[in-house]
This record gives sequence, C-alpha cells and structure tokens, in this order.
Amino acid sequence: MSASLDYALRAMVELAAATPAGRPVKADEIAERQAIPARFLAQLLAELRRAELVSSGRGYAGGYWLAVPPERITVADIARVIDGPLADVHGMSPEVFGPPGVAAPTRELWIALRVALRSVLEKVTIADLAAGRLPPGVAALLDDPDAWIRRPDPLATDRDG
Amino acid sequence: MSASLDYALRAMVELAAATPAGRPVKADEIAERQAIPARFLAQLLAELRRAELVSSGRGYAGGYWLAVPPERITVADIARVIDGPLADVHGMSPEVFGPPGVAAPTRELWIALRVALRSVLEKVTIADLAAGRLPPGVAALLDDPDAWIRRPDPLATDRDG
DNA sequence: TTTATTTCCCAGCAGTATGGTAGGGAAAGC
DNA sequence: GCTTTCCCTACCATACTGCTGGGAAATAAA
Repeated sequence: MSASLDYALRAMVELAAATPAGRPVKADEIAERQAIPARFLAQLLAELRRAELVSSGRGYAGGYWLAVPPERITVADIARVIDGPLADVHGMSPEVFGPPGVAAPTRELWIALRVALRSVLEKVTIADLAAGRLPPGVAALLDDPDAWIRRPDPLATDRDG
Repeated sequence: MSASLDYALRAMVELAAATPAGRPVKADEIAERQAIPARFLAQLLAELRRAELVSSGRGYAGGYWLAVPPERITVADIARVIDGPLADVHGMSPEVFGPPGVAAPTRELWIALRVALRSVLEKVTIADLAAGRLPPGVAALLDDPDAWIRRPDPLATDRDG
C-alpha cells in the first residue's frame, strides 16, 4: 500500500484517539507525533475533508476532527479516498474486465482477490485501531506464526540489486 | 494490480494450456491471442525466464514453455517476479515497519492484509486457471453475490472527474 | 482593529514507475 | 545463407509519488 495511505490512516487514528473526543487537532501536532512531513499531511487531510470523513476549522483554536464517529469509518473508506478503487486491473473494475480465450478465468481470480481485500479493509475501523485491537475475524489471521515471516524474494532481478 | 501482472499471468495461462503439454509457444502467438503488445510481452517473458518460471528456445521451432509444472506455479510467484513484494509499506515489509505512538496497531493491520492477499494469491495455481477453476477455498469467496458488485466511489475528487 | 495563528488552495518539482517502442544482435533450424 | 525466433539495452511519453512554497482567508486573542 502507498505511503500516502499509511500517513492518512495514522492521522485518522490520531484524530480518533484525541481527548476529549472531537477536539480539534492541529495538523502540525499530528505531523510531529507521527513523523509525517507537515505540508504533505495537510494535503492528505484536505482530501479527507473533501470526502467528508473529517471536518476542519481555521484560526486560533482550529484543527481537524472526525466528521463521522470512528466506529463508522473503515480503513477501506480511507483507502478509496486516498488511493482510489481497491482492486482495479487496467484501470477498470474486475467484473468489467474480460480477459480473452483461455485466460478468461483470471477474471474470477481478481474478483476473489477483491473480496479478500475487503474482508480486512472493510472490517477494521478507526475506532478499532485507536483502541489498539482488531476485530476478531481479522485478528484471527495473525494467529498463524507464518503470518509474521516474509517470503524470500523469488530471484534477485534488476529490481533490487 | 498492475497491467504487467495481468499480461504475465495471462501469458502463463496460455503456456499451461498449450497442447501438447510443454510445446514451445511463440511470444507473438501469445500476444495475438491475448491482445498484448508483442514487444512488451517479450520483456515480461524475459523476466519470467530469469526467475526460472519459464524456459525458452530460439529459432524455427522456438518459443516459451513452463519450466515448472503448472500445479507448482502460483499467482503469487508471478506477482513477486513482476511487481515485487506483495504488501510493502514505505518500501519495507510490514513486520519491519513500526508506526509511532497511538498508530502502532496499524502494523498488525498490514500484516493481516498480507495474510489475506496470500490466502488468494498463493493458493491459486496456473494449472487451476488453465483448467478454468479455482481451488475450493478461493471459489467460496465468489458465492456471496456482494463479491460481484463494485463499491461506489466515495466522492468524486480530482482523481476521476 | 491589529496581530498571531491556523487552515485552505494551488502551483510546481525532482525522482521514479508505468506502459510501451525501437534497434541491433545472437542462436537455432531449414 | 537465410529465415525465424529470442535476447538485450536503450529510449520515450505520461503519470504518479512524495514533498515544498507562496500566498489568501478565517478565526480568535490582544
């Protein structure tokens, strides 16, 4: 996932964790606490505001706050605002895309992949993250110790030396 | 997912579906049947060859064929060769990345997301796709009719008119 | 009413990735 | 020797990524 999405997500968690709830939090405050470039974060927050996930006020007591209760904002909502659709192929959604001939079943593959993505991103809310937990169905994915080890790179091509 | 991955995957399915099994298939033949730009496909096939997923031979009866039985090549293998690691954040794998402060639990989120991706991409083989089926666990994801409908775009920003 | 603070908006910008094209070899077979 | 086919490197246009800068507008304290 993109760096922008990571930044935006962490900023939203900061807003959800602010006390008292709904208090305006300054962009610079988030930027410092999360080690995010300040001006860049402001752009991301502006996108989130246009998508009506956060509200903002200027001036002395200004800042950003959640426009919606954190239990109702999922990671997928943020991802769609920042990165666009979850699982596009050739810039179209997978059910529109029709691969020719013998490769036709790859279409079902992309649909299934989108379901898998949704099963995580649409289940986890900002409130979950701010509370330091994941919903049971998602947390169960972490029980397998294999989840925590990365796969070896298949073969060092030109990509990474 | 990227256009390159889609092209490479479809090319691999063509190779797996070639009869008799193991017959060399010319790049131009694949390109025409799958409507892929020919010279671009050749580059992708070269990457797959360097990763030792396919073999090649030149000359009159030349072409490409699978270097490994199709049951042992998963979509994840191809994705890692063409697009690099499945779920990097800030160019590092999610278990290495440590978000600060209250956003620390986002790390577990990315790990869970990687598990979800693997649960599809590492389970589906080229042989499955060439046979026009998906393994049971993945095919089950398609039973929900919700899988086939796309989510509305959250709000039309500058991104897509 | 001035002034400090803070968001808002837009423009630009270097670096890199993406998707694709082109040219000139080099090996295998006829 | 000639065709066919893969091999390699470079190139190109566009777009995206991550980030910086210059204001202008709103809010509230002084």
